[in-house]
This record gives sequence, C-alpha cells and structure tokens, in this order.
Amino acid sequence: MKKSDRTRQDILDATASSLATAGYTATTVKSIAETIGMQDASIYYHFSSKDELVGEVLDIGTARAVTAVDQALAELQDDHDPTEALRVAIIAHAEAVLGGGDYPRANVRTFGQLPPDLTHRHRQGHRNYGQIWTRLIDDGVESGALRGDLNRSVARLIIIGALCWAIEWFDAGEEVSAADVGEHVFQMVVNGLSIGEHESPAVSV
Amino acid sequence: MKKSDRTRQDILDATASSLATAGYTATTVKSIAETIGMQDASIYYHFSSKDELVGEVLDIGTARAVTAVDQALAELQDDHDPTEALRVAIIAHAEAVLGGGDYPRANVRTFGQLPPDLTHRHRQGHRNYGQIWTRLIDDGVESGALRGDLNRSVARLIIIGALCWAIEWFDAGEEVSAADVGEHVFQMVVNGLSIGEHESPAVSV
DNA sequence: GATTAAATCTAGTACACACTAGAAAAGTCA
DNA sequence: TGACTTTTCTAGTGTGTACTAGATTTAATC
Repeated sequence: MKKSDRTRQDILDATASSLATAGYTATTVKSIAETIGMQDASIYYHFSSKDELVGEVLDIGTARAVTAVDQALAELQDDHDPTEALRVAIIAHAEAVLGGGDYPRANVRTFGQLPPDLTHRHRQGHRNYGQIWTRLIDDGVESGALRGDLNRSVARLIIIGALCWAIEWFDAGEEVSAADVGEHVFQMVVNGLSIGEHESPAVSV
Repeated sequence: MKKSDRTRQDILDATASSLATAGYTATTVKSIAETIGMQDASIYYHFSSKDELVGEVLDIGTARAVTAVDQALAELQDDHDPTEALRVAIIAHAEAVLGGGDYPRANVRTFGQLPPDLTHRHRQGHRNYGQIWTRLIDDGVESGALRGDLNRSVARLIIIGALCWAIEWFDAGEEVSAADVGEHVFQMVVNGLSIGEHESPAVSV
C-alpha cells in the first residue's frame, strides 16, 4: 500500500515537471518512466492511460492555483479596499504559476495543446477560477474604485492572459521575481503606465 | 512554373489555417494534403520537410504582424504623442493576430509548441518584433508621458502577453471585435482600471 | 501529335507512440 | 521459511507519423 502511493506520487511529479517544461506532446509515457527509473509499461499499473495521468496533474494544478489565490485573499484584513484585493490576487497568481511548483505551471503551459477530451474535462475548473476574478473586478467597479466603462469579462481575460503568458518568457534565474511580475501587472493594469498622481511604488528592477 | 506556385501557396495557406486552429502537433502532413485534395507524399515535391513548411508559414506570419504594426505607426501624424503611438500599435497587433489572417495567428498559437529547431529559427524574428515595442515604450518614458519606475522589458512583455493570450479566448463571432480587445488592452495598460481623471472612452460593449 | 519536363500518385519504410499480456521479481506477513 | 500479494519487467501489438522511391499522370514545348 505504501510503495504504490510513493511511486504514484513520483509519476505525478515527473509528469508535472515534464508538462511544465516540455509541453503535452513532448511528455511521453516513456520519458516519464525514464525520469523515475522505470519501464514505461509500469506506469500503467498506476494509471490507466496517459491522459488520465495528465488529467490528474492538471486537476492538482488548478486546485493549487485556486488555493493560493483564495488563501491570499483570506489573509486580507476585513476592511481592505477592492483594489488591494485585486493586487493580492494578481501577485498570488503570479507566484503560483511562475514561482510555484510544476503543477500550476503544467496547467498554463499545456493550455491550448491538450486533446479535446482533456480540454473539455478542465473547462469547468477554468470557469471556477475565472469566477474568482469576476468577483474581484465586480467588487471594484461596484465600490467605485474601478472604472465601469470597460467590458469586465474582457478585462478579466486580459489580466489572466498577461499573467499566463508570462510563463513563456519568465526566467526564474533572472533578477525579476515572480512577485515582481505580479506587481508589474497590477501597476500597469490598475494604475496604468501613463503618468498620473499615483504614488510611485518601488518595484523597478 | 505557374501550377507549382499556386499549389505551393495552397499548401502554405492550408498549413497556416491548421496551425492557427489546431496547433503544431495536430497539423500533420497528411491532414494538410487532405485539405487541398492531394496525397501527403505530394507535399514533399514542394517542401523538403514538414518543419521547413511550418517555418515558412511562421516567417510569413511574423512579417505580416511587423508590417501591420509598422504601417499603422507610419500613418500617424508627425506630431503624435508617444501614448497615441502605443495605442495604434496595440490595436494593430490585436487586429493582425485576432482579426487578421491565419499566418499571424499560426505564429502565436504555436508559440511554445514548436520543436527546438523551429523555436531557435524564429528567435531573431521575435526579437525584432520586440524591439518595435521597446522603442515605443522608451519614447513614452523619455518624453515624460509614461512612468519610468517600472521595468520596461517586463512592461513590454506584459503588453504583448495580454495580446497574445487573447488568441486563446477571443471569439470572432462575439460582439467584441479584435480592435475592441486592443482598445481594452490599451486602456488598462496605459490609463489603468482605477478611477482617475481619464476621460471615459466609449469602448464599453 | 510527339517529346520532354513538371507534378502527383502508389506503395512502401522506419520509427515513435500509447498501450497490453503474461512472466518475473519484490515486498508482506503468517 | 513459505504462501500470497503487490509491483515491475520483458516482449510484444497496433497505429499514426514523417518521409522516400519509383511509377504514372498531367502539363508545356516543339
């Protein structure tokens, strides 16, 4: 009972790592098996198919991203303003997807590469995640802190998109941290690049 | 001489279309051939390999995107302010990648799915494209129109990222047009979502 | 219309992939 | 230790892929 669980976890970890760095197609059952020193056929004792394995990795990834954002929001003080909530959520997302483990990264990285079955399977998860952001933006608009003249759905997708695409260029080795990226997205998307009477935050790198 | 050119163009078009909608892996030589009513082997009379064919499609895609942005910028009046230039470029990019033909879409869609050789082959093209944006942002900051306290490279990548990721959710059938998406990105990234003394532009949809 | 060149097809090769069946090994516990 | 279960391995199958060789057809030229 114990051995199987540990091996199973090793398989999941190796799959997440490969998905996050190499994408769906380049992640083969054989390559996963090699990473953990097994034969490819042995994978099938623990998972019935590649896509079931990948699906489980992606489930874990969305769960972790949701948890990261939810937790960051929960730690806010009760009297926080909606803008601060948006900031916290953006940075939490950035840290989860860029600086976090392989699972959330696998999710974003393989987005748009998955076979139809898997895409469909995760549509609901993505919808749920989107609703967190819908609520944040709605709160901001209704409280009068954010502009109401823009399409909120488009605004939400633009924020998430800027964050998700960062996975394509973000380099953990460079001097810009995952939180820095989040801070930049927040500054641009909420305060804007143009010169205003924003206090200048010290995020320049 | 004539026949060959037309067939070659058909192959390129079919490949661009498939790449833009199905991605790199799902774009097989056989499927391309079927689209234009040929046998897969006949493709190899016109192109020496799948990746050479895909590479040519991607080259065309980057060239078209660069041309679209350059042209939009060239049509600006001489006394334009840098913010307006950024706006024009963002909208041109959005229209090229979302509303435009299959070639620029193929480029963005297959980003991160390509085999190493092709990725490397197009690195220079992407760098050149990035420089257009670097210049736009530098102009804005140096003229005093844009904030200088943010990392310009990160800012550039966030703008491009928000635009590129839009390909994952943008639906040409919906009421939001490609230019609308561009306008939203501009409004958010330059003016910001927060309530300020921006004049409210009528882009709500 | 015959001759040559261009373009496509038929028929295949080789390889990587996900996956299977059954033997072998490793682990568990009396 | 020995019986039993769990886990892994060996050795395959079938399928889809990019790609090749050579015959065959289609188009252009004289």
